[in-house]
Amino acid sequence: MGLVLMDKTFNHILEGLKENGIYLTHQRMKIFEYLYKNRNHPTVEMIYKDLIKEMPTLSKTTVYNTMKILMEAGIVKEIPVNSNESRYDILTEEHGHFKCIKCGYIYDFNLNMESLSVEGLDNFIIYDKDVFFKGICSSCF
Amino acid sequence: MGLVLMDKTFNHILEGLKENGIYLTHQRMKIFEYLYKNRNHPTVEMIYKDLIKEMPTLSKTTVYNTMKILMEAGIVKEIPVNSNESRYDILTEEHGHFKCIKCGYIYDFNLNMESLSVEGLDNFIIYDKDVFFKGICSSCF
DNA sequence: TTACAATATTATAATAATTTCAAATATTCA
DNA sequence: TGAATATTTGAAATTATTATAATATTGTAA
Ligand SMILES: [Mn+2]
Ligand SMILES: [Mn+2]
Ligand SMILES: [Zn+2]
Ligand SMILES: [Zn+2]
Repeated sequence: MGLVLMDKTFNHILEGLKENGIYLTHQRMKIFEYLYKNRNHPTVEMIYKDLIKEMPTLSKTTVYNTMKILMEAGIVKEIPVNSNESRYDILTEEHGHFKCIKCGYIYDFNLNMESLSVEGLDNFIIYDKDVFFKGICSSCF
Repeated sequence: MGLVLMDKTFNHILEGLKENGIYLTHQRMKIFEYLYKNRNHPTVEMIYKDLIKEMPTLSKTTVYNTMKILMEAGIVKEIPVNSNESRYDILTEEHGHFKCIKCGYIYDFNLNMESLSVEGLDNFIIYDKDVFFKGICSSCF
């Protein structure tokens, strides 16, 4: 659990999955490849629509199952941007998300989470931190 | 007839809604009262389940519609914590949210958004900022 | 107060995302 | 290879949300 993606290559990650007892099926590798190549915070629908071109028998259920597997393996996370549709992100360095309300695109941006001063969480165990901004991107402005 | 008076702020907000051409129906006032009293980031379901006790003909659609109205009026916002169900928060001072993965409760915590150092958002217009943590709360630890 | 137009509420049906399920298929490993 | 095990698939079920149309309420002006 808890693979670190940052300094690992594509093949190293697949390797790690295998070592964690996760079968490297054709579908899973293709889905992971999609996430690895397209850093666009896709929905299940987006992944499915793209991959069905090469894998005509692909089932949406498999995409859902694989996302779950990859989240459990700690290499993908769901990002809290939509309340009506899940969006996924491959785990890399800490970063924030900005959603443009005009074009809908979800941008990554750099931040230093340590710099944020918070209070009232004494004796709370924090597993995950997310920063999410909304507004209008520079292209749409 | 009518709602029990609570305090100035509560009535001021209702007043403001009326001035903005929003009808103050019995349902809307009760739903707003629920949000005002229970700062628990409720789902539509939670609001509905609670209010149907006093208003047996209440429709879930009305709760949905009212949440939309209140968001448009800028006194309620949807908070990004769930991808499968919307949760709402009455707009107050800036604060962060912490969701306990054991009990599911969503806590408020204080933060200073200005302290967070970000980069890469030049020429982006930011309308809204959210900070969301996940982990185990002090009660569940 | 009453009348009336504007707007809201309701129940129901429709839609959309996700989950569940069981059968078919694929993979592992002896 | 073949049995055991795990995955994929498509269909059905579930859940959250939105659309529709008949009915009811609200705010206002006579
Ligand atoms: Mn990202
Ligand atoms: Mn809050
Ligand atoms: Zn944009
Ligand atoms: Zn807890």
